[in-house]
Amino acid sequence: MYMAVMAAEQYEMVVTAWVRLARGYTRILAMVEDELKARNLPELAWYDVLIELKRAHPEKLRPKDLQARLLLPQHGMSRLLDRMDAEKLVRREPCAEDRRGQLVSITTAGQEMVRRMWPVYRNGLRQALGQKLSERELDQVATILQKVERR
Amino acid sequence: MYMAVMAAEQYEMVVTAWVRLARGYTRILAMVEDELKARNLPELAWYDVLIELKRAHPEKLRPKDLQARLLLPQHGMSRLLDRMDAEKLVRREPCAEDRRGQLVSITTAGQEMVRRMWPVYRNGLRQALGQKLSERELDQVATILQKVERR
DNA sequence: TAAGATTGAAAACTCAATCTTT
DNA sequence: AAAGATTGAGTTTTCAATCTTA
Repeated sequence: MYMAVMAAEQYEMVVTAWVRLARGYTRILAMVEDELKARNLPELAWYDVLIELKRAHPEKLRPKDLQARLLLPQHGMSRLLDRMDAEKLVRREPCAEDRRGQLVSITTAGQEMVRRMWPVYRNGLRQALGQKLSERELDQVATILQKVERR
Repeated sequence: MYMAVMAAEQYEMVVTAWVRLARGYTRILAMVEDELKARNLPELAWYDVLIELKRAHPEKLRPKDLQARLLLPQHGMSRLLDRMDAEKLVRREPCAEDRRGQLVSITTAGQEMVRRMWPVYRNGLRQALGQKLSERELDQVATILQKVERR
């Protein structure tokens, strides 16, 4: 328990480290979003939804499962799916077991969209991270962040 | 140059590490935002603006300087300052040297707001990071992310 | 009563256009 | 023509309220 013995003046260090992390994250994702926009591709949230549905396929997912994975509120997911449905990238259908719910699946057009978005995402990561961090350093970040992930 | 020799199948590792980082970041900031909202305090972007102005005080800052530090577009900063001005946390005045521009400064109410927001921010970081990472690990993250920061 | 999901109205964000000064 | 900043119009997000089924 690090913080239990952490002196007050060390908080500044934590803040600094975390803000730096935040800035790095923001900049890289912004770069990817810009690239996507320049190619008339949708935003990253769409990719996140599509990749979850693609991994689940041929299983279907409930909106509440997607919410939990993407950390979106119910109404946010509802409206995101509205837009993606309008573009025919996902399909919604009633759920037989729980008639309050729905089942969402990826369409053929959705799978094609994943294939078009992935190279942009990959290149963003490559440019932002790949040339600056060694394999060992990436490994360290992964390990450390995994600890934060486990609440 | 790590990526130059990085095999195609290793991209997945990079993505995984980065997405994990993104999720950690998102969750922690969301936690802080929720706490702020629960106490009827404004969002973190306001804190970022106020802390920059407070550090600069008694110097004043131009909106373009704030934009650069907060990675906001011109119109975003313009409207953010509109709202903060309406709450009397900042003050805008014409700039004598460059009459296209403005000078922004923090008010007494703004300084008081920083004092009220800081404990919430600090506690969020403490809970999210402090109990999970050792001092050495935090140091590692800081060092590694610094490399990403340098473009 | 609670859970899953949607909706209307208001707030915030985005884009391109605009205005003023350099 | 370019830089600093604001604005109108359209889109997305947010909050609370609502609807349906469990």
